Amino acid sequence: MSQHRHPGAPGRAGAVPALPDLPEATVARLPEYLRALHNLAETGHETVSSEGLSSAAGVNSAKLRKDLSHLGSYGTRGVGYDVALLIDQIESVLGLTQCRSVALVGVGNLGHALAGYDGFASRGFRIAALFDADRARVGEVINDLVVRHVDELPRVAAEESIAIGVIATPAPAAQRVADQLVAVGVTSILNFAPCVLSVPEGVDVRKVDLAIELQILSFHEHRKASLTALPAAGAALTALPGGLAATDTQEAIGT
Amino acid sequence: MSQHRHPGAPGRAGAVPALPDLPEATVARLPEYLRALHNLAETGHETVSSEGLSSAAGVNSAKLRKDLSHLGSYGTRGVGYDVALLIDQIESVLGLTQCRSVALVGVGNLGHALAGYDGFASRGFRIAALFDADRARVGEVINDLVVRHVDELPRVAAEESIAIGVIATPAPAAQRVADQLVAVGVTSILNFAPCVLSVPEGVDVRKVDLAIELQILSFHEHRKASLTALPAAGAALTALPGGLAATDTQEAIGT
DNA sequence: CGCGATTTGTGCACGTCTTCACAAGCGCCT
DNA sequence: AGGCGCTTGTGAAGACGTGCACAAATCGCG
Repeated sequence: MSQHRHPGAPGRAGAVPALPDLPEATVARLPEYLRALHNLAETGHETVSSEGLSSAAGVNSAKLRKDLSHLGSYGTRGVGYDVALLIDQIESVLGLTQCRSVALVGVGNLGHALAGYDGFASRGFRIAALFDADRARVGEVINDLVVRHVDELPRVAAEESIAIGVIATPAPAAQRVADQLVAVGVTSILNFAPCVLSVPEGVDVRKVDLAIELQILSFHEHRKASLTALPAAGAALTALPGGLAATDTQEAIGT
Repeated sequence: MSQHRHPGAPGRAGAVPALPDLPEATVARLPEYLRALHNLAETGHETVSSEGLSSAAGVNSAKLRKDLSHLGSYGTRGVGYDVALLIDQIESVLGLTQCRSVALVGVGNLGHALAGYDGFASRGFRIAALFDADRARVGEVINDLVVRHVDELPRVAAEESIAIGVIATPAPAAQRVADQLVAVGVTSILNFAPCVLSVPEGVDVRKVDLAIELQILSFHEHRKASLTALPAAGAALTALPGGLAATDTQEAIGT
């Protein structure tokens, strides 16, 4: 939504890593491909076809090929993609070649879990600092990291060169924390608090709301229940009395 | 993706609650509207304009109006929407009028946090049971709920009428758990494990991968860095030397 | 050396989502 | 009662994403 692009700089990047200006939908799928590729690499596969990789990532094979073609990918026709090469390509595009430092603010229930989540480290992210506004929590050690007061953010950010801020505070505190993060130069924020953040232009915010996901599931559940409950729908089609009820949506994924 | 609709039953639902067959994108936003509406209700607002609600939910006002119009909403021109009425409408559409029971499988780091997350209960979800495959964890009490072994799932599901399953296990165990959930009749699954699940038709799966969100942010961070690093871009535009560097994407939200 | 099997990369058509812009409707004030 | 300002609801256009289907390319084998 609202992608302001520099109108004056069309594609001419010269010898630089080449930023192909990927579609947002493609970017959102690349990490999934990457995960599937790592799995394949661990199981000893040297190459993989678009069919194989797409099914491992849970997408259409044509979509996968188009996604990879956007980053000028190196597949060989008749063979497939070189797994190791593709991993490098995608990691390079996603900027995962350098380890990025993450600051986590809010070590409540969720923050605790995030601080201990090993999925971050394995993808090249390093949780560099933990913060909380509650003095009672300051000093606590989680996963070898000591929780500091959020007022220390400027000082610590200067030392650690924080790239990404994660907000896991209650909703009322989130905007204030976001402002503080922006103030110390953070331009990417992952927000777990159930509220919208207003940030200046140039700052990216992604929101994850666990309750929202459940509510979306609830809707589909509700719809499925109503459909199976209605006995008379398309009278012309109802020939078989048996398993017809469940013939419906196969909704999947969606990040 | 892949929405198979009943071709023979077009909209004629008669006097039933009326399932308007909402666009998926709209469904994904309704919970956000709902949250904003609850905020407004608590601060004493009786009515709200599309402009007010849309900014509180972080979306375009036209988009909001179209979303609400899809569910045949009752706004009054010149005035706005009745907050209480709209809350009822949306909750009804999302199927939140009945409290849905959730089974949570995997009480590791993340599962612990989810079990204690109060955002679920406040949105009408009840965590009805906790499961884990690790015998060492069985018996532990979290938030007044005792952790049971995953083999007990069939028996407990029969008692509690589970509507939604949440998978918070390591990736290798996720598919097995999904199969077990499906076997006991669960048709909606929220998957936190970093892997794709294969489920039979009629079962909805939504995936949340925290690491993926970070990688998407990493991409944008990477792109911003490359842009600002390039000194010569749109030469015509570079008049002010000051804060121009960050003039760029305002990417937001996206669930 | 050529041929066929296989797989990538992509043009094209289609569906979905977004956004603008404006007519229709409602309440309030005079 | 009438007019005026405000807000909703929606038609239409455009952007975006998806998936089919096929040509181009590559490898292996006879």
